Amino acid sequence: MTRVEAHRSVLGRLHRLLSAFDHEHTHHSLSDLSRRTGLPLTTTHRMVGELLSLGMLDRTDEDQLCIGVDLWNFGLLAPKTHGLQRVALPFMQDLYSTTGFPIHLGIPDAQQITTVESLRPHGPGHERPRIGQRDPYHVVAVGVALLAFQPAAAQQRYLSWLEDRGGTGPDDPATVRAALAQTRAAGFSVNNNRTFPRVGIGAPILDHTGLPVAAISIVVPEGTTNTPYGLLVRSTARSIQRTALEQRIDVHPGPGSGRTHPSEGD
Amino acid sequence: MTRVEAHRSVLGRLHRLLSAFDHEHTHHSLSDLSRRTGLPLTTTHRMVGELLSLGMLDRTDEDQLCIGVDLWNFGLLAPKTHGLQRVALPFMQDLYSTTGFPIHLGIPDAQQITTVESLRPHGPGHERPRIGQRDPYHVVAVGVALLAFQPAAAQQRYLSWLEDRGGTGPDDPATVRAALAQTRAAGFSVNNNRTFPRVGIGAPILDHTGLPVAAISIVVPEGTTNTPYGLLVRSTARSIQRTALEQRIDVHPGPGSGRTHPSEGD
DNA sequence: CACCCCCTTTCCGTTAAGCGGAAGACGCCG
DNA sequence: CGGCGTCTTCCGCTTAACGGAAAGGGGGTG
Repeated sequence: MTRVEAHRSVLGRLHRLLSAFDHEHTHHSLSDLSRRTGLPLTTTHRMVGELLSLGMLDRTDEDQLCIGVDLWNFGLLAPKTHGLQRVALPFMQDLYSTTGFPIHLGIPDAQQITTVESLRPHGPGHERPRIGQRDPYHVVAVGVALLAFQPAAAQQRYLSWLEDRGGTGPDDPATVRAALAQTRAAGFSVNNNRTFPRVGIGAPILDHTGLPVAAISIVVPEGTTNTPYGLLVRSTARSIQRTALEQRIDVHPGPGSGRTHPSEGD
Repeated sequence: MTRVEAHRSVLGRLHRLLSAFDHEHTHHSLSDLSRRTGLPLTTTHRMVGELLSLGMLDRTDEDQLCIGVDLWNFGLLAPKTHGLQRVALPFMQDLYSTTGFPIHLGIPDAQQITTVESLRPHGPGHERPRIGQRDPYHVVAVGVALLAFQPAAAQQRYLSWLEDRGGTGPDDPATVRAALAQTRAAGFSVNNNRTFPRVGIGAPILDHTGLPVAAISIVVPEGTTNTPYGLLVRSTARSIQRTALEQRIDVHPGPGSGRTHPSEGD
């Protein structure tokens, strides 16, 4: 209707269907979905029916559709996230247990950082970032750490993009450029939280070519002495990096981890 | 070719494509995929191309296909797993930090338990269970805890299924039945690991109708006094349950968590 | 109770979207 | 160089997907 939208293929339609779900809207009714996607009701109905029978969607109590466990299962296999997450999580836990401060893991995605894992205390003021959330590089410590160790060309591209947006204050390209330089010098990034009196401190995780594939950060209260935490984060990032390299994460399937025994029990 | 397989629809084919990936095979070449799925090479080629452009698949260094970050993102929204995981994780971390023993979270799925989250030390002997892994109920402490608090009919159905399999020893229906009774009496399950000298101790998480929707477990060395840990796990499960109910997880979207601020920064 | 509104589900004729065989292009190894 | 295993492109055929129209629910309201 609206406009002759891009993808007219079934898979394109599927993508639109799935994109109708987000963290704020995890459940939809059928006609709801139809409206949000712009797909004809009949089409939505047919596709949803099929997806339900495949287990890719689920329906709750009454007529509320949501993403199914099957999709979750497929998503788990994304090497970019899960492979890394599997390696990084134990180290992040160590860091979290010893310091008690929130720990985040993020990966790059075009001009944004996607938060892949996040350990934090429960309670108000600690809701963000949500796993799966995307933020522009320069807004989060993880992003600055990643960007700072990318090739100059990539950095320039990002700064130009920022320039075009005409950001001011913390969004000003000059400010960001300075932060990048300082990050390279120190080996870790320091980033003020914009709504809470906290500071994010991040360090990159590099692949075998020396390019950053991810970064971790710790969030400490404003006024804390940064350097010790910077070193801590940097050292942890290195441990993760070494372990990932040893297991050849995100490269060829590799022999890492080997066979799984059918039933072991706990 | 082979046989006139079930799903001839595009979505059915998609499902087959995605199902070709698992924890042991996270990467495939194109013709590899074609062979595994039984789909004609041309068809595979076309679909893969489309999925790549949608970001649902990714290609690594050279011609290796794998699940893309997009699918991971969609999968995150599965309320059954992520909603629960979000609530449970902080409590699991507390438990892990204080005890240092592995903590698992699982949800039911027909006759199996799917491990949704798992905190554990790194190092050999702690590789399992993998997130996303499925095990029969009675094999893991999480499963026994779940089964024990399900309606008698469901339990009977499972025991009959076990009977048909003709299991012996720990797989004997009578043994399992006894374990269920004991679990109900104690409020937590105790399950011997089959390959390591360890014991899993689990407790269920109930929904508003009193039915179990998930369970957590802690894995302690054999010879540890079980009861204190049983109480600990049970109490943590209750905390998770209460928090989940307060936030109306897995029911209507609900007002819980409210709006997210566009940029907050860390 | 009868009405209406909104949602879900079914039906069915039309059409173009998806299909897949065949052949071309590339790279690799013997 | 020729054979083999990839990935990619082409194109005519057909079937599977499409979506308008209309029929089944509920569950509120006047």
